[in-house]
Amino acid sequence: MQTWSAGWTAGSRGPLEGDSQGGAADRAREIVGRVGDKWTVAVVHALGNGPLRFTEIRRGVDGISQRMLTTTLRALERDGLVLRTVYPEIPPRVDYELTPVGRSLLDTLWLLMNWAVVHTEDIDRARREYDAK
Amino acid sequence: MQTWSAGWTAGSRGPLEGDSQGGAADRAREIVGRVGDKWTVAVVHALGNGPLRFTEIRRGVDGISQRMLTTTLRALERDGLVLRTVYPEIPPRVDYELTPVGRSLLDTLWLLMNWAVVHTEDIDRARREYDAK
DNA sequence: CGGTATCCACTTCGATACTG
DNA sequence: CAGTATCGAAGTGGATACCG
Repeated sequence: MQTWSAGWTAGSRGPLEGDSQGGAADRAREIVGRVGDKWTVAVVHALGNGPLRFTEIRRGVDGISQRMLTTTLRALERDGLVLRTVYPEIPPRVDYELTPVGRSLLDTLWLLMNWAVVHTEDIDRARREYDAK
Repeated sequence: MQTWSAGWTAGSRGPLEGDSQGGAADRAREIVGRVGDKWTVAVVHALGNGPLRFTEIRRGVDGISQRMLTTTLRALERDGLVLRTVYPEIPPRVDYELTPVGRSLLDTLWLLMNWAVVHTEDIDRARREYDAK
């Protein structure tokens, strides 16, 4: 045994320069975390073809519960990414559609989805190899 | 009161065609959810400038706990996005670096980060307006 | 239809302590 | 330094019931 009380005061040049000091990158990461969440991605993607009603989204996004759909849509509405329109009819009708900013997000998300599709095999293989230990 | 027992068998053309049937889109969404998570984005981003040691990443990614850094790195390693290299020295030294696939992810994530930076103001304003009710 | 409200199982994550 | 182990607080999300 030994305690390595000496030897690690040296080294460690500072990488990441210009990152941790400015709050901008942190904010960006927060937003990415918000918007990169599973249900958000699915819902934004579902709205890509035009306005949809609540139930239509629910049918399109497989496995989402009513509560999570409501929560996700509220968050998107709050961030100005989705526009909610209520038609005071009987029966009630509510349409959801992407705002221009929401559509710009979809463009970017689509790139990420595409990355995922392209690399699905790589990832699956890597997982199998890793798990084989 | 009234129950609207009639009136909603009609309507609802099926949008989302080609989505919910193929499991590919679901898989892609799963991966996006995995990889779009807050800490993952931050760590991958931190590794963008080259290999880093555990502690260096921790310093660079503000607010991450030791446990979450370990967990995040293991998941990235398992998915083949990060390469972990152990140098059997005293004191111990472990380097983490992006694999080629990991770097391709970073390229895409960078676009998303950039989107977030560009639209931070829009989102903040939308939130303020929404909350003012 | 399009929600809201409630309960609760399960997961996530930070703090803390300990190891090679 | 680079972790692992454990615990408890907090958050997440599904199931269910009910309303305009």
